[in-house]
Amino acid sequence: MKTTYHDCLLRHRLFKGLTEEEILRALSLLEAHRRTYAKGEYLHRMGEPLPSFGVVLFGTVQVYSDDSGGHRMMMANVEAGGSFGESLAFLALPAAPVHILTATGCEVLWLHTAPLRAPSGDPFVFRLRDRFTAMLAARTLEMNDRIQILSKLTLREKLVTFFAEWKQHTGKSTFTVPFDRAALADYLGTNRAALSRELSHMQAEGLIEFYKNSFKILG
Amino acid sequence: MKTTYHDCLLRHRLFKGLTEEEILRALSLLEAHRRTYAKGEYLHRMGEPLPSFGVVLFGTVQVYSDDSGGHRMMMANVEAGGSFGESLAFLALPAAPVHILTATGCEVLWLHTAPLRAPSGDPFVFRLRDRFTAMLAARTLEMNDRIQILSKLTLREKLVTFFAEWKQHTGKSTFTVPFDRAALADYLGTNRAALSRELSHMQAEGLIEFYKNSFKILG
DNA sequence: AAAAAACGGTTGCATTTGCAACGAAAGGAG
DNA sequence: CTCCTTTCGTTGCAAATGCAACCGTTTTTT
Repeated sequence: MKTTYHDCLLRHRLFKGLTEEEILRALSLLEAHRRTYAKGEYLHRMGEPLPSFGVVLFGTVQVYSDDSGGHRMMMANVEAGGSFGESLAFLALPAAPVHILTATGCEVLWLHTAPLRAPSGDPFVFRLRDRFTAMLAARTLEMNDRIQILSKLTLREKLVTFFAEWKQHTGKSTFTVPFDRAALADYLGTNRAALSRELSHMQAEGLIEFYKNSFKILG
Repeated sequence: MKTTYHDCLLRHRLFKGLTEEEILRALSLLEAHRRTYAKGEYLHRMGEPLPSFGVVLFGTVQVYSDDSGGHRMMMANVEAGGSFGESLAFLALPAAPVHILTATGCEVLWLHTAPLRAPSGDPFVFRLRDRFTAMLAARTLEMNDRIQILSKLTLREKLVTFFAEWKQHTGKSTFTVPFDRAALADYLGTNRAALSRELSHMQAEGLIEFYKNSFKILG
């Protein structure tokens, strides 16, 4: 359990490459506190302020938004090693526009951003703040990738773009995505049945092979 | 001209509320330099590093991305008072994944991010850095809004969501959007003709009224 | 081990919408 | 003023796809 804890933090952009002492110092500085949640439990409800952001140490957390029509939509699927709510916490919005809840049993490390905003001459604070900013910058680039996919007019184009990005990102032609079919359909902004249909077509055309959530890009 | 210059900066999130002296100090700190561009001129080419980000003082700048199929897509439309390339500049990527070029004659203020990353005890640097980070955080929330729109399965839902966001954002039922029809279709991830068709239907149903780029939400 | 739930592929059908083409209206340039 | 370009609405048609329903398989629960 202690191991999992460290692995996840070491993987996270905010802490990667820091020494053990530095990580402990960062956790203290950001007033870290851990908490365990059951499956389906709410971490946060829409309309309330989000005082800190979370790093998922174990399990899967999902961020949902309710639109004007009352329809619920998944905005993010956060697995162990990922984080959520950084922007909302940093901006200290009085009413966050999302629900956050667990998809499985989870362990979450909550971190405060206020210590990063308070003026300080401490170079370590400066460094952490630099990492935090870089994390937000990287996030906007990821979101750009998704926008690029969602902007495609046909499902085939969306899939081709999605696979091209994964191929480029991992450097391999074979990879396993962290989505089941329904989640992948959500991510691509389409319908699950239509997605299955198109994947089958692409396999029949010899463009890809897949088994469950593992895909192989051919040619 | 001097006036335009100041208005744009005062409107921008990075400088809003600063005194004149503070703004001048910020510009000096970020090694600001202005440049004028003709219509259609490239500010930056894909594959090259982007050493600084830009604030548009006059005109319109557009950010494009070429996908794997060589198809060009607009990622952002930046009017006077807006900015672009913050994330790319801050991360100092060796190869930016976008083209940046002017849609009209433009004046752009280029700002460096390196001074924000260098450790410093200067509280003003800290403050500017705070504003920069807040800007990125706000940007991710804006992008979330767009993702929410693009994820809708039908054009009608996209438009309803789009209008709801504008209504909420401006607090009014009548507003003028900074898109012509083609750009709006791009933004919504649909086809221009289909967009015109759906807008006409919504007007016929008494849901909206519109004239050019001005829309009135009814009921 | 049995029962229940979740997941994924398939298919028929109705709707949506991308596409291409056309024409009218508006705006700019000479 | 006239010509040229841009913008926008309209429409017919074909293609894409959302949707619902069904069933076999896998996974989880009891």
